[in-house]
Amino acid sequence: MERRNMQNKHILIVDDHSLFRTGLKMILMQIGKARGISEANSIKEALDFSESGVDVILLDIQMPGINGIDGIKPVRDRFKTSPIIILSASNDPNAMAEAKKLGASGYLNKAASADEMVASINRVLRGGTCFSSDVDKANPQHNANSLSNNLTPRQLEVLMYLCEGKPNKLIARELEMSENTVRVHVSAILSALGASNRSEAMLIAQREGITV
Amino acid sequence: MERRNMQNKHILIVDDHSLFRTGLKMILMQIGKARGISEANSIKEALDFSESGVDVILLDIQMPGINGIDGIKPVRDRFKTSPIIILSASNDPNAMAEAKKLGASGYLNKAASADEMVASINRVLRGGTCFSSDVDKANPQHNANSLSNNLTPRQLEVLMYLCEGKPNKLIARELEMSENTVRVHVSAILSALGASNRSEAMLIAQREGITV
DNA sequence: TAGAGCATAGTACTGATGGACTAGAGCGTA
DNA sequence: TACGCTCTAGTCCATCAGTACTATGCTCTA
Repeated sequence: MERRNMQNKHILIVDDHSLFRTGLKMILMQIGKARGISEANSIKEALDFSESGVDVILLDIQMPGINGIDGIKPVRDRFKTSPIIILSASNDPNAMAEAKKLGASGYLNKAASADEMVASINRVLRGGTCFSSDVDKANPQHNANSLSNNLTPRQLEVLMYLCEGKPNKLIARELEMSENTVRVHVSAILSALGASNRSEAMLIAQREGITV
Repeated sequence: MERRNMQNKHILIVDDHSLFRTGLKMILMQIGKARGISEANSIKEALDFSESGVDVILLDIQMPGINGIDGIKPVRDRFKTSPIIILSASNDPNAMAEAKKLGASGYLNKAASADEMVASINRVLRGGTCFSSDVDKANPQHNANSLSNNLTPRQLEVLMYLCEGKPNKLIARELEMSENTVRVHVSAILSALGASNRSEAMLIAQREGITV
């Protein structure tokens, strides 16, 4: 287990659950031997920290008031040089890809072990990244034959909007296609997910971590 | 801070997130001075432990494959004498009441602090309970003027089923009322939550922690 | 007792949703 | 090139969802 990298580093944990923050802090201090930990219970609070004092950021993307992945951008803008590792309860490959695109250095599932967490931070601190394949290794039971594999790219896009509670008409407008086409996609989504209506599809997507 | 009670006790943590389990374990061992910790990543795995070795159970009710609160029953049946404390990411008073009814000794929000966690376990080990008012104290920003206060008991019941993705017809059957009455309740729910359709209502209910 | 609030349930209507088709355009591959 | 897949878009139809009323019975309170 590589631990040297974290030893002189200061880590910022952004998560709305105090218990999780405290637990993670203890893991990072004791197993990872981090120099120091700062805690923020929201994106807003995270932005109050000075860039210079933070070496790496652990960012939960399931927090109230933030549309999942959207929380990355402001943090990325504020801490231009510090690598960001996304913490998520899901293994959605789309969210992962999105996180990567937005400049995150890693995407770690909360079901990962403490050792994996420490290893990932160290890898990122060495300038590496920690995505997909690593996450797959961490969670072989997920993702294997994920339902999201059954969905085409366009269907996933429609599913995103559907999961925001939007009606077909709005989805059509936002994706610039006819309402009919949206219907075709929604139908395909329902049958792919085994849902009998869009609300059930939302639930399944949430449960399977297809969308955040 | 009362800590004596936990010191000779063995605690079973049931949560699907390894990171959270490990963090909580460290909190309970170091701050709470617990004698020992067992971990289970599912209800199923929890049932493998022997009743005699477990003094208190911390049970996450947001785990895949289990319909929230329903996970309590099998654990309750298996560990007849050990108190159960529910861990939840939401402060839904209904879920809390339901948990109490199903025999849980406490309901703690994950946003609670480590000290509150330890104090709650000790209180429960002394034969007490830890519900609502304690949780409110732990999370004053929630619950204060919660949207769920705008909903009547019957509306909350309908909302529960609605949040499971069920159509009006099924809700009517399950709650033994006419489909028309369901519609009346759903309409009231939508306007109370400021939602424009049931999918949006689901999202708002989830976000506000009205249902689990 | 009168009124407020809730739960129930009905009618009537509009719009949204979902299924079952057909069909053409574009793209990559055997 | 031919096939398969995806995306697009259309029609038709049945059902579902949501709104706007009216109305009755119940309970609690002023």
